[in-house]
Amino acid sequence: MRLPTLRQLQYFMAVADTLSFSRAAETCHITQPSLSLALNELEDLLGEKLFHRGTRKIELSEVGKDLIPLARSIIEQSENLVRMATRHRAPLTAQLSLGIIPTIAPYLLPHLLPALQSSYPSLDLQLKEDITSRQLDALKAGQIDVVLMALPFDTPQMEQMMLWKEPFFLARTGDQKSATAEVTLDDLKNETILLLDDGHCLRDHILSACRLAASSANRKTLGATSLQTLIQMVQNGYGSTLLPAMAIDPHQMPKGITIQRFTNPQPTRQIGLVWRKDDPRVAEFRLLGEFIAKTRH
Amino acid sequence: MRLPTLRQLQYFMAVADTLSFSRAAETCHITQPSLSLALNELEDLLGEKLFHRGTRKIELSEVGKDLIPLARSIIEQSENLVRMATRHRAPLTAQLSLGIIPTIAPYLLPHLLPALQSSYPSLDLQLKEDITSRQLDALKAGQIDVVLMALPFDTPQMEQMMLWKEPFFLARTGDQKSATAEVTLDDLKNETILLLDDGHCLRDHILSACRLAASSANRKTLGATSLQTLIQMVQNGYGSTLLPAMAIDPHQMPKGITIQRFTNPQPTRQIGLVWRKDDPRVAEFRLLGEFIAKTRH
DNA sequence: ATTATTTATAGTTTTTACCTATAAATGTCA
DNA sequence: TGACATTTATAGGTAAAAACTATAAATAAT
Repeated sequence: MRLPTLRQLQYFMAVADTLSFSRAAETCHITQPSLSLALNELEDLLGEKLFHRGTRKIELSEVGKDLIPLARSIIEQSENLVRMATRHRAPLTAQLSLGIIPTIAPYLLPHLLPALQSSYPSLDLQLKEDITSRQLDALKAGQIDVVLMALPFDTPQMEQMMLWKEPFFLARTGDQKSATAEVTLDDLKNETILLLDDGHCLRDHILSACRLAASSANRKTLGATSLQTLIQMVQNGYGSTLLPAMAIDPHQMPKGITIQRFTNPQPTRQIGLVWRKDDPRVAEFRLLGEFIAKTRH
Repeated sequence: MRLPTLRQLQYFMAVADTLSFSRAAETCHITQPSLSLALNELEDLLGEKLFHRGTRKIELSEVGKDLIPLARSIIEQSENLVRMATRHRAPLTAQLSLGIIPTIAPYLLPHLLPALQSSYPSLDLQLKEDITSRQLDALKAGQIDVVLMALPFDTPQMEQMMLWKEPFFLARTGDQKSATAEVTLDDLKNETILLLDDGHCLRDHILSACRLAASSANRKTLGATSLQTLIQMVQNGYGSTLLPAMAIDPHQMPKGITIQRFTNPQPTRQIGLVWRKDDPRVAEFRLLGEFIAKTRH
């Protein structure tokens, strides 16, 4: 039996996704005529049209709708076959692309990268810093392999590995008076709480950890996309904020800021590693997770 | 991510099956150097050797063993994708290859083929007559689509459709004395029962239907591979045999043979259609089954 | 009618896949 | 041990497939 090529199936998927030959050709890095020809060949092979072509709009035929899920699954499994081949090598010695969210990256990477480099010198790590939702999109599309992010977060078709839990601290304007000063969640009612831009999960985690309404009067969303900026806003008296433990360096506390511990139950966020459920490199990912947890300081 | 081609996976499977590059090349209808190159490319892509090559013997590497099942499944699913495309067409209008066992074919086909031709004129039917075990091998290998055979029979990974049950009759030497003469299974103890060659399921079905031991003294296995030959043996006085109902034409009874009905419970065999569980054309196969059952006379 | 947008077709070039011929490796047998 | 048989690897050439550029054709929007 004559089989289609995987490339044809990829083109088929791309057109189904974009509903346009030209745009599909772009995402496949070929020209539109090439893609047109390839798809015609596939349709000839199957003996059925996969798309109804109007000059200005394309839509999936019945047969096309029927075949798309299987085509997807065949491509995914082929990708997994390639990934599987690395499974018998020593773990963490090949390519690996890791996504990290911006509220973790600057605090963890300075410790993590040298440690990884010395323990796994032949690991070829590719880093990508972005907000959680875009990391998960990239993960699903197979553009990255694992994401280091804050949980809980709904991650369909992904496997989560919880690494550790870390408390939030309250950061207020003013110099540190007493290292032992504690504060309760109720005290926040009288504070202006500064938050990161929408899209940053830290924002949501702080809101839910403190049971604050997203629209309550005493919180301010900033254009700030980094915690560093946020801290400077606090220093300059614009309000207070909650900082995750890893963002606080006890040896180098910034001037003009008071850090206060919360009384129990402390608000916390969890740090975890996430990967595709069907990725065959689970063992390698777990090892990475353990390594990150071990070397986080 | 760079993917292997389906062709490379097929070559990989062929070598894993034959454990020889040369023989694999033959089954793939290419030359050995081409296959060698293709496999080297695949190994380069995966970054792992799939086989340990001695000059005189080849064996799967650990990675190879690991990847073979997935490679198989990817190829199978690709085949199913092609089959699936026919599902939206009018059923029984495309190619279909049907296996039939020798104890059914000559009695059923004369009725079936003209009927199929007139009801489904554009059906392109490919027939293959062979014994059950080889039909099932061909079915599993995807060389044929459905098999019309006698049940019960263990058919792993296949779906069975029971069509009808038919009784066996006793065929004895001598002219027909009375059309209503009946016989019991116990009467067989005094008969020499002639059987078809080993491999024919009719043989096993008769033995089990009559609860005869395969090695009992009063049965004879003949080199005969067709029921016609067997009937002639009976005519010439070599013994008796059991004939399935479809082998008996009441209008044209051969000379020198007595056909006798068994008393209840009659020994019977079942006729059924069998196909691969994962074949997407179930609906089409069921339709064919119903058609065969309807037009069996 | 003119323009812009999109897919299809034609002709050319590049890449891939395959073939033949032959080398290299090694087990077999005189 | 040396000649032979068997099997995979390599080299070089050829044919087929897949890509590109240029352009046509169709039609929706202006």
